[in-house]
Order: sequence, then C-alpha cells, then structure tokens
Amino acid sequence: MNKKQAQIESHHFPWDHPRFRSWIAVARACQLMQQTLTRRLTHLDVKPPHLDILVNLYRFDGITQQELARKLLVGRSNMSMLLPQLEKRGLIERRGDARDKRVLRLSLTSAGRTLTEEAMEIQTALIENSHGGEPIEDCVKVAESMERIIATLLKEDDLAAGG
Amino acid sequence: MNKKQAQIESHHFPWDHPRFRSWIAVARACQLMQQTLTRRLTHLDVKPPHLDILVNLYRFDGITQQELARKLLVGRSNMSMLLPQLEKRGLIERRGDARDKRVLRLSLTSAGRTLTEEAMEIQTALIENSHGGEPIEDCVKVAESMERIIATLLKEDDLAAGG
DNA sequence: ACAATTATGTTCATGGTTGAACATTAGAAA
DNA sequence: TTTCTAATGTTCAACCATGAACATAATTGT
Repeated sequence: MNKKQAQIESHHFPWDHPRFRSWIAVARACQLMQQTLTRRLTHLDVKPPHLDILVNLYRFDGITQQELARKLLVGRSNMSMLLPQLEKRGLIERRGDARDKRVLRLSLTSAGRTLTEEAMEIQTALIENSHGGEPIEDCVKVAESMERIIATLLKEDDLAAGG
Repeated sequence: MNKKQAQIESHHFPWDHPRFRSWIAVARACQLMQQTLTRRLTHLDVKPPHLDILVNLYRFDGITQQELARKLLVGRSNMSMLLPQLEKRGLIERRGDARDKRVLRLSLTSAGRTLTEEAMEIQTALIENSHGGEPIEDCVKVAESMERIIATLLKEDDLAAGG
C-alpha cells in the first residue's frame, strides 16, 4: 500500500489537513478581496493591476520597469503591456536614463498622484472595513506568518531560477 | 485641510497601517504560492484553475456547473470555457440531468480521479512545505481570521447583487 | 579592441477571466 | 393554459498575464 492509498483510505483528504484548509481560506479571501476592490475602483477606471503599479510609483519614484516587475512578482512583458496605457492616460511618465540607455525610469504625473491617492483611500478603507474587528495584533501575526511563507517560496524561486 | 491631506502630511501612508501591510503580505504570499504551484503542476499539464475544478469534482460528485462556479467564486462563463477542455482530455464527464434539462451534472472519470489525486499530493506537499515550521494552531487562527473576512466580503457581495 | 555574456525592454502567440447578450428550460403568476 | 420571470449554460469581445524570441545596450573576459 503506497502513501496515496493510505491517505485516501484513512480519510486523510487534503481538506482534512488544518494547513490545507487554512490556505484555501487565505486564497479565497484574496480572491474575494480582489473582486471587491475591482468593483470599488471601477468609477476611477482603475483595476488592481494598475493600482499596484501606481502605488509602487508613488512610493518609489524613478523606479525602473524591471525593478517594478520584480516588486509586483510579474514578468517584464506585463509591464511593457500595461505601462503604455497609463502613460497615454497621462498618469505616468517614462524617461530614458542618461547613464544606462536601456532603462526607462518611471514617475507619476501630478494627475497620476492625485488618482493614486484617491484609489489608495478606497483600498485602505476596504481593507479596514473587511477586517472588521480583527485585533491589530492578530493582523501582525498573520503578516509574520505570511512573510515567512513568502521567504520560503522566494528561496524556492531562486533555486528554480539558479538550477 | 481634508482627511487625505492630513493622512499624507502626517506620514500616515497606507503602507504604514498594520492591517494594510498585513494584507499586502497575504496577497503576495497567495501570488507566489499560485506561481509555484503552477510550476509544480506543469508536468501533469494541469494549472491551478483546472486543479480547483478537479478537486471540487472529487469532493462533490454530480455537482452542477453553476454550483461549481459559485464554489470557485468565478463566473459561469468561465466554466463553460474550461470544462469542455477537461472533458476532451477524458478527465471529466458532463451528463444532462433528467429532471432539469438545463443543468449539466459533472463527475470525474477514472483517469480524472487518478490525476486529481496526483495533483492534490503536489499541492498538499507544497502547502506543508512552504508553511515550514508554522504551528498548526497559528494556521487555525489564520483560517479563522480569513473566514471572518470572507464572510464580511460575501455580505458585501450580496448587497451589491441585491441592490 | 573584440567577442561573449548579461541585462532591459518590446513583440507576439497563447491562455485564463470577465461581463454582456443570447437561447433554452423551469417555475410562478395571471 | 398562457405569460412573465428566474435560472442554467453558451458565445463573444475585451483584458490581464505569461513565456519565448527578439533588439538594443552594458558588462565582462580575452
């Protein structure tokens, strides 16, 4: 009898494992949060992917497309698709770097900064709201858990990329 | 001075709020987990969306496309796109219900069940692995937090749908 | 200096997801 | 019954995301 059969026959389905159930809940919460945020941002004509970009430009002015992609955990090509849209809307600027002619340095325009502040308020309100009465300390503990998981997964990523 | 300006000028950026930071960590962890799972499932030619479907058919045999979509928090059209693929691969079956000629009842084939078990082992292993030394009790607390958030967001969803 | 390697950004084909419009069927109301 | 309403599944166009292939530029090795 192999391991799989033992699992099945003793009713140890994945969804009986506490960690599995926990993670499914995390994933579902993320999905719902994303969908709700999408709805609340419609009137600004901004979607979560755009907001992620805008917020990072708000924090890190002059960042590079590559750096931005890394922070967002997406591919470079994704930035190449989305950034021109935001540029055409006059929300961001892309200026070539004088020293390194490969890179494009990104920054928010005045309009972009205003829009970002509006959108961030919506996002913050949604998060505060949906967390209802969760004690701050609990959130901090969740954050610590997640950071550890992120670290583990990033280590795996390095292995995959390096091997 | 309005609220937004007060926030900005006193350096209360969103990323300074514990709940905001916590949620960003959750979102990033989810994203990384999804990407890692995608890589680990490639050799089975299965992607997370497919696996979600398969696991739910594994648990709930004879489920309807609509019910499945609801469980997965996706639109019906999504199921209409994905299910025929799995059917063509011989992993699932769709049989019309005799009493209600609108619905299609879904079930795994033998091959589908086998593949699902393989994939679930990979997913379970990834979750256990990435959670490293997180105590089970912490995971349970995280799950409870997430369930509360899910409940809150679902209530909002109902309001949005009902209004 | 020259060649090879690495890094940045773009393009393209593919695939998942959505919402709106549609057809069919069930169920409720008249 | 007949009509109206609601539910189920499909199709379609649009969008985001990805990875591979490519072009350009910087860096390293010889």
